[in-house]
Parts: sequence; C-alpha cells; structure tokens
Amino acid sequence: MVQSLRGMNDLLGESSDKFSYIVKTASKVAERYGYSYIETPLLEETALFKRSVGESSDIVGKEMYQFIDKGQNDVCLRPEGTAGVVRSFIQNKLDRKGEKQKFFYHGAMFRYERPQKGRLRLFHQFGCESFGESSVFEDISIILMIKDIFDNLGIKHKIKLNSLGCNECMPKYRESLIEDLENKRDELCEDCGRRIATNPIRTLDCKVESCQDKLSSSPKITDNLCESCDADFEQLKSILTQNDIKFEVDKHLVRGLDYYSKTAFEFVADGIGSQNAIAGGGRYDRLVEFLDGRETPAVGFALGIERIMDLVTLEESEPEGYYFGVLDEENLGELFNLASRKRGSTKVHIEYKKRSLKSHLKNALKMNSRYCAVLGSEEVKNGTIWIKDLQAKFEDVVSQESF
RNA sequence: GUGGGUGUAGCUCAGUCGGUUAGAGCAUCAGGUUGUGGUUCUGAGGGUCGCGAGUUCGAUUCUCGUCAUCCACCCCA
Repeated sequence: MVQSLRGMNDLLGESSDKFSYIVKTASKVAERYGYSYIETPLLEETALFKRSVGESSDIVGKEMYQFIDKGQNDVCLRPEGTAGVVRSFIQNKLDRKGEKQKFFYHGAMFRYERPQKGRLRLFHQFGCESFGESSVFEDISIILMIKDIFDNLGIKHKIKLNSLGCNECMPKYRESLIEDLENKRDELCEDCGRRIATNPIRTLDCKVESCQDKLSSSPKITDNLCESCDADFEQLKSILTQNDIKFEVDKHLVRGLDYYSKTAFEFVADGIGSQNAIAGGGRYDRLVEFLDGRETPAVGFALGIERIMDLVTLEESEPEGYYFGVLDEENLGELFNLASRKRGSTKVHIEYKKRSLKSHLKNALKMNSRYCAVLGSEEVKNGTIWIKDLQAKFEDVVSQESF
C-alpha cells in the first residue's frame, strides 16, 4: 500500500474542521489589526533561505527539502514563511513606497526532521509581518494581536520575552559570551561545546541542568543592550504591564532564525509535549536590507497550527438540513427533485439504499440532520412526502408541491 | 542523525510459558411481526496477529532483519 510520506499527515474529519477554524479565527483577528492577506510560493530559490534564515541554523544546514529542478535551479520547499514574504515585499518594490505594510499568511512549511509530538515534516503556520514601523509600539501591538488570537481560540498560554539587541550591541555581547563559554567549555555538555562555534546564543537555553547551573553566571544579553535597545525593551515591558498583559522575561530565550534582532517573544502552552512553543517571533530590522531591499524595519511572528490543534475544542454543531430516504428502491428517482430544491438553502443528504423507516431515522440522526424526509409507496401514490423534525420530534405528511 | 517504546478486526486493546476454528468492548449490518429515532435484547459480517527470513514436527508467540508509528534528544512553530 502506498502511504503518505513520514511526517506528512492528511487533514480530515475533526482535524480539518479545527484547522480551518483556526485559520479563520486568526485571519479575522489579523484583519482587524490592519493586516492583509498575502500568498507566496511554496518553492523558492535556495539562496533566499540561506541568506535570511542563516546558514548556521539547522533548518538550512540539514532540514531543507532542497533539490535541483528541471531548469537546473537550486530550489527549496519553504521551511518558514518570513523569507518569502520579505522577498515578495522587495520584489514588488513595496520597500520604495515608504508606507507601512502589513501582511498575514498561512500555509504549508517543510522541514526534514524526525517527527515527534508537535513536530512534522509538513506543517502549517499562520504568520504576520509588519513592515516600515520601527516603533516598539508595533512590537506591543503584534504581541497583543497574538494574545487576541489565542484568546479567541480559547487557548491558555504564557508569554516569554527577551531582547536580542541590535547590530551595535549584539556582536559585542556575543564576543563576551563566547569568551565566557570558552572558559567553561570543559564543564559544559557535548552539544554546548559544539554550539560555542555554531550558535553560542543557543547554549543559553540548553536543557541540560548542569549547563544551566554553569550558565547562570554567564553574561546576559539584557544586561548588555545599547541605550536604544535597552530603552525599547523597558518601554515594551512597561506598556505590557500597564495593559495587564502578563509575561515573563526569559533571558535565555533565543530565536532559531538568524534574522531576529531586538524584541524576541515566544508563546508557550502546557500539555502538548516537549515542543511547547505555539508561536514565536520578534523584530527583524535588518532583513529587508540584507535581502537587497531598502532599509526597512519589520516585526513579525508565526504560529504553528498543528501545535495548537489539540488545544482547540470545537463546539458541537447543531443538527442541520435534510436527510432523504426511500422505503422502496423504485421511488429513489423522485427524491432528487425534492432534494435539489432543498439544496438551494441547506445541507442535504440522500440515502440511495432502500431501508426501513427505523433505519432511516437512525441514519438521519447519525448524519446530524435536522429533518428526516422519507418516500414510501403511500406518499408516492398521494404525491406527498413524510417528514419528521428530529429535534422537535414532530412529524407530518405534506404535499410534494408545498414541500 | 541519535536513543527508547509500540505494531493482533474500522477504532481501543486482551491473548497465546510455541500446539486444532485468535478474543472482548465500541463501530457496522440485520432482526425483536405490517412504515417511527439516540436505550435495550438477539444474531451476523469483518483479521495473511506490519512485512521478510531463521529456529522448530509446528511461529501470531522465540531470534534476526526490515518497514511503519509514537516519544525524547539535536533543532525548532
């Protein structure tokens, strides 16, 4: 039997209902915050991701679905959404318009990793990108929006915040951290030893307890911010507090992608396994310029749709529409006219097999239909149809014309 | 890429210290006198016990391999 690829699941039944409910809810909220829909290709030139996400990250290093297409182009299935939106932003010369632009998107992302709870090879993100606004108030706005989305979906969450500094303070901090880590190298775990070279900031959120002990004395980015970064971070915190938004500063919070600067945040939830980040994002003021656009400040986020699916409970849907059935096969043809008429306004199910009335009633209930309409020989003879309201438990025989 | 767990009916799982026709619950279908529903009763259908080798008189059970899946690590939404 041919099966779907590892880590690539079908979405059907309850999960597809949840999926579209999540997309619908998030889109609605984003629109209210002034975001408009953008759709970008699933396939992009490999160089785009190498330059934006960063070659040091594992996403680019070993998790991309990368191949040479028939025109000898080096291409990739997108592993994340921001790069494509930024590319589009620049390609459509929106960076030259000098206006603020805000986009939301949702769609499939691909990463070649070992699947586990909350992690798939094909997964879906909903994300937003706001261009042209450097004010920290936009960071706040976006955090409020995400909170709004989760509140609308009824998802309990915690907000974690950090600042990653900018071009001015981050490199200096990075150097001092590396120096500190080098001194502790022998006491750190194997992974952290490797991370000193590949991604030193990553050591900060190492899960090994002994590493965390050793790292507690290491320099923290938040103590090493430049004046403007520090002022923004302070303002961010105070405005959130002012608005009764609970958050915790996590000095070890880092982002997985290279392009982030200044504000970094993550929304986490309980009870969904070890991959508990349900949304992540932050500011990326240098990325547009880095991808050959005009310098444009930007801030954005993405949420993992599959990761929140278990946290969403859908209301049970009310019985709706009509169920049609016959007691004798030869009457089946007559059903279609009646059914088509009802389809103009509501959901209709036609059962093709002749069944007992009892069986039709059971079936109608199972289909979650409001009405069960049945044609038997009596009805055909008289030009009527038998109909029962399954909720009100009221039944009647009406003429087919007035039905 | 690394480590561990699990593969028996559509679903959730029993079971066989190796031995005749492999079980339950749920689901499905039929029936409980003529055309009345979510309860209940009776019955029926449905399994190459993941796949392939090996050991054995005999393997769903033991061994090895393989595939799939789950969980964790790395990494990340």
